[in-house]
Amino acid sequence: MSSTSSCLVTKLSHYVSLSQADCARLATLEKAERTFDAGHEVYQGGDENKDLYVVKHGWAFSYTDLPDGRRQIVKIHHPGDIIGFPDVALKHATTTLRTVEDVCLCPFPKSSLDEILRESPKLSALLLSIALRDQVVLIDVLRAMGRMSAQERVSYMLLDLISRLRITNPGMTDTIRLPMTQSQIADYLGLTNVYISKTFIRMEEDGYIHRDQNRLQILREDAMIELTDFHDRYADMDTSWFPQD
Amino acid sequence: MSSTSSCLVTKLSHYVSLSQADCARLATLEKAERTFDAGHEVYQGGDENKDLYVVKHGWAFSYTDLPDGRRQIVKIHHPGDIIGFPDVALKHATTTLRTVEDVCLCPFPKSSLDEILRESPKLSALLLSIALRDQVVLIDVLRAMGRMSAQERVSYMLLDLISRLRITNPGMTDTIRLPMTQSQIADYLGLTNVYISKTFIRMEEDGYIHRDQNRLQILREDAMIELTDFHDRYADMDTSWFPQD
DNA sequence: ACCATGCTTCCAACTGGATTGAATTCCGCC
DNA sequence: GGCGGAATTCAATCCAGTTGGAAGCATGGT
Repeated sequence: MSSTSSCLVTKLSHYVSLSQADCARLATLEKAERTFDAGHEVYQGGDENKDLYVVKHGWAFSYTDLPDGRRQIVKIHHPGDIIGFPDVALKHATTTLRTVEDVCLCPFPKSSLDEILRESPKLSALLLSIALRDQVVLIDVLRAMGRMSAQERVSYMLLDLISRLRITNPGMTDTIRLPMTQSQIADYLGLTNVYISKTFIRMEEDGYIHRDQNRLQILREDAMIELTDFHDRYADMDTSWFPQD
Repeated sequence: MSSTSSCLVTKLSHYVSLSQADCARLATLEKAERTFDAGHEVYQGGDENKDLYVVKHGWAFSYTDLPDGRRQIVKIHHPGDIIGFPDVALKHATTTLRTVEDVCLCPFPKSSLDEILRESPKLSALLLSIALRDQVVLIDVLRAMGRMSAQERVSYMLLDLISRLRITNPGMTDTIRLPMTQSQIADYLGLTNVYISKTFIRMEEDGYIHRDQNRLQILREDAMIELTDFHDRYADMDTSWFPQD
């Protein structure tokens, strides 16, 4: 991540070559920046949502609570991600945003999208594609939650994480830093912290993974792909139908 | 549904007033039409996806299977819906489409989107908003699957269905036609047909619903909204930031 | 060095929903 | 009106994951 090219540009130009003008348009989105401590709540579900955020560094996640306290983490955000995109369709934020660790975010007003849609059909197509691709990913998560066992869900989550991280870090091997607590993982996968613990231990015994501090090594990626019928939705998008500039 | 205004136009102009030109653009999407028998498989996951479909009448659903046969229904389609939208981002269809009953669909090539993005910023914004709104809905489903009991999930599903149907049928009261089998409902909610049966019976005993043939009356909508902390994502979209024509 | 705090692991009892198979009802169709 | 296949219901049993509590481990702050 050099200082001249932002995470966002890195991520987006992975899919399609962007004109100078489009790069400039994106760069303005990352002008401002704010930092937050670990565990900080950036905004709450129900707040009026005027801003989107680009993640510069650090992990964060969006979640919703049921009135009785049950919690569902809905999306884990990494550097280069756009946070709050789905809420653009509505007047109020539907989820709460919390940082996992110390984080740097670049807020930009949702009205910036207006300009993009008016001036750059190509960037519009890319934004639309990303929104649609994220739907496919949510559908994959849904499938995992609806029909998979605990071990399958954990495997799916790890495969998904590593696929996403590989886009912005092409040098990545089989080891990821996993700064989330087991309770957070449980809230993401619809399980309990106790059972996540048990499942991790079993997977380590069975040689699927190896853990050391908060680093996690995936030892049998192929077996896990087979187990979960995993498809990488990040590597290949179809940009063939995009309007040319 | 008069012959001059399509379901799609009805649905979309619920959110924003469309110019003549935009209406015409949408109308061309519904030029062709094909009918399918109940239970027919229209396309399969993995197929190359060149077409999208607008539903003219009848219900259908999209689903994925795991290799061992477990099934997850991912989305239920009603008249006016655009089918296959998420797959636009990818080269191949990620789900299989099956009809619930006799259905009439209007196929149109995904390259039609190119024209919309180039020529109508407003329609582009609307398509983007719908994609994003659908993400929010998927997130709601995810929350239900991850953290809700069987009865809560069934309640959520019924509330979601009736909210969606009310958009195109403003005259709707508290009774809906539910042509899906209990096995299909189970595959949608991540449960089993047996437990769906039991849950329906309990909910009828407890006075939440009343069933008669395949018609279902919602007796205590408020209680069910409270139970599931339900939010209608269909009634209010934020169109304030849209580009004007 | 010490405590405070938050995370992970362990244990044992419990339960919501799964599973299986058989019985029944429903419904379209000849 | 009666037949056949699908959908639903019923009953018995089982199990993956929950619950709550307590014990171990890190980590950092003072």
